[in-house]
Amino acid sequence: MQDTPCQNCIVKPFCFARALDLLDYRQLSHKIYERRDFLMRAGDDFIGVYALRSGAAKSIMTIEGGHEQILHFHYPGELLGTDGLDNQHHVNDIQFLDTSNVCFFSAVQLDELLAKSEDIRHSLISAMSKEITEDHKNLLNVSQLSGAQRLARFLMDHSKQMSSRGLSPNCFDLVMSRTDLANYLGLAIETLSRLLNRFQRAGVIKVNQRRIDILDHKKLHDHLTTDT
Amino acid sequence: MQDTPCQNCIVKPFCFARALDLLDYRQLSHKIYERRDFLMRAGDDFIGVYALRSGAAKSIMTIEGGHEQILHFHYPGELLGTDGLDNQHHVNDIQFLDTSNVCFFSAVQLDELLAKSEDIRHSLISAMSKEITEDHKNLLNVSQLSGAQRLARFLMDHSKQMSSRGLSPNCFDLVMSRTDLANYLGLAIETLSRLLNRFQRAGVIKVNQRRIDILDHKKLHDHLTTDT
DNA sequence: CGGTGGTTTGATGGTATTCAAATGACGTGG
DNA sequence: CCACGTCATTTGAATACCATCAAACCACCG
Repeated sequence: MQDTPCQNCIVKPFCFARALDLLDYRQLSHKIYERRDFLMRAGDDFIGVYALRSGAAKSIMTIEGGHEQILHFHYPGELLGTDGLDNQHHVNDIQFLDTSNVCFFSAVQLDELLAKSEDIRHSLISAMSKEITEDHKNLLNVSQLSGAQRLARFLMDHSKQMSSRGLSPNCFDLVMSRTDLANYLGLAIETLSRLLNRFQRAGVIKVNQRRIDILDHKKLHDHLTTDT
Repeated sequence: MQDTPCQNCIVKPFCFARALDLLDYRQLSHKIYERRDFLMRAGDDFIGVYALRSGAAKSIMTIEGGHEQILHFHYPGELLGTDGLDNQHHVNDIQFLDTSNVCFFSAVQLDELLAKSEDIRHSLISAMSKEITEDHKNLLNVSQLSGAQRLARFLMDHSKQMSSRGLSPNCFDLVMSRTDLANYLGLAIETLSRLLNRFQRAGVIKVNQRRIDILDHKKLHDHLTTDT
């Protein structure tokens, strides 16, 4: 039986697995969410952070005027809810894209862990620093790259990420809708659709619904550097 | 004499002032930099973090292909160099826009502080969480707002920031060049120039070199919500 | 077998970029 | 103190890219 539910946790950028010998397992709460469920909404009180054990989610920022921006797609091993660490309120929505299993660490537990373990401190700080750098890369992409380049970069990054999760880097199903991906890339859905089509006709990828086959990594990389 | 050099430090989002009773003042090193000097370059080893006491700086990310993106303009009270906390190397350049005074905390000192003080832990984590949220807002701006809206938002934010630093919110000198500002906003310099001109003709602001007078805050806000 | 939501395709227009040249600010040396 | 050179900024005209609007198409589900 699974008294140590985190032992299957995929340790990627951040995982509290190392913390387990500092905490009573039974204090940890786990929960299953379904597609379209929200883990939290902007404005909610911050009560702790969450590790995504399985499934997928997206985080969304909204501003006055109805503009929404998808900030991240989250995959197993990632830490969710850190946006509430600033002033005890969450600023983004987090919504699941698939059935997901999530592990909760209360603010109190987190504080204890941070006090006790230098490893945990470094893990959290390192994870946040890494997120900042990734956000900066995203900004640069959206700000300076053409639509085709943004898509190429997304596909390359995603391919690499799939392989680091032990999955095929050449053939995968996207968890997000076209609308979500377009929003994330800062494009209109129609533009994204046209770009996917263009890449397909160029023999770079094969598209079938949410299934993507990457046929030519070199061509994909060329799209990033030379545009078109 | 100034044996406690941080006592004038403007405590804004983050300041180590509270740490001073945990550290020997004389361990802290201070340094003056001139305009155009670099605090660090991408790839440099991470040796510690810096508090900006006076002056101004910009941080810049570069990717293969020569694309550069200004990520932040930094003002007194801010913590610099946290991009190196992830894997012991800096990923961005930080360059001064003006003569600046900087206070250095070595990685060892920082670790000590984090171990000793819950306040410091929360300050750092909170500051990083806040930066993430601000980066997200920037992404949303660049991704979804028109050029005019981006400029309007920048001017409003800057005005507010000036006032929170105890300076006039209606009349200020920008520390950065047009080129820098355009890059930051994700626009061509020509476009930025035209937008400034347009705002001026609309009676929203008065522009003279780097001096900006905000004549009509309401109109400025309207530009943000209704575009044009 | 309709219906619905999501996706694709087509035609058009607007916004911002690009290229080019003019203008202006500023610092240096004569 | 002014002339000159350099760099930054502005202005103009043409173009490209992407968004928008509109309609068709398709997968999925009851």
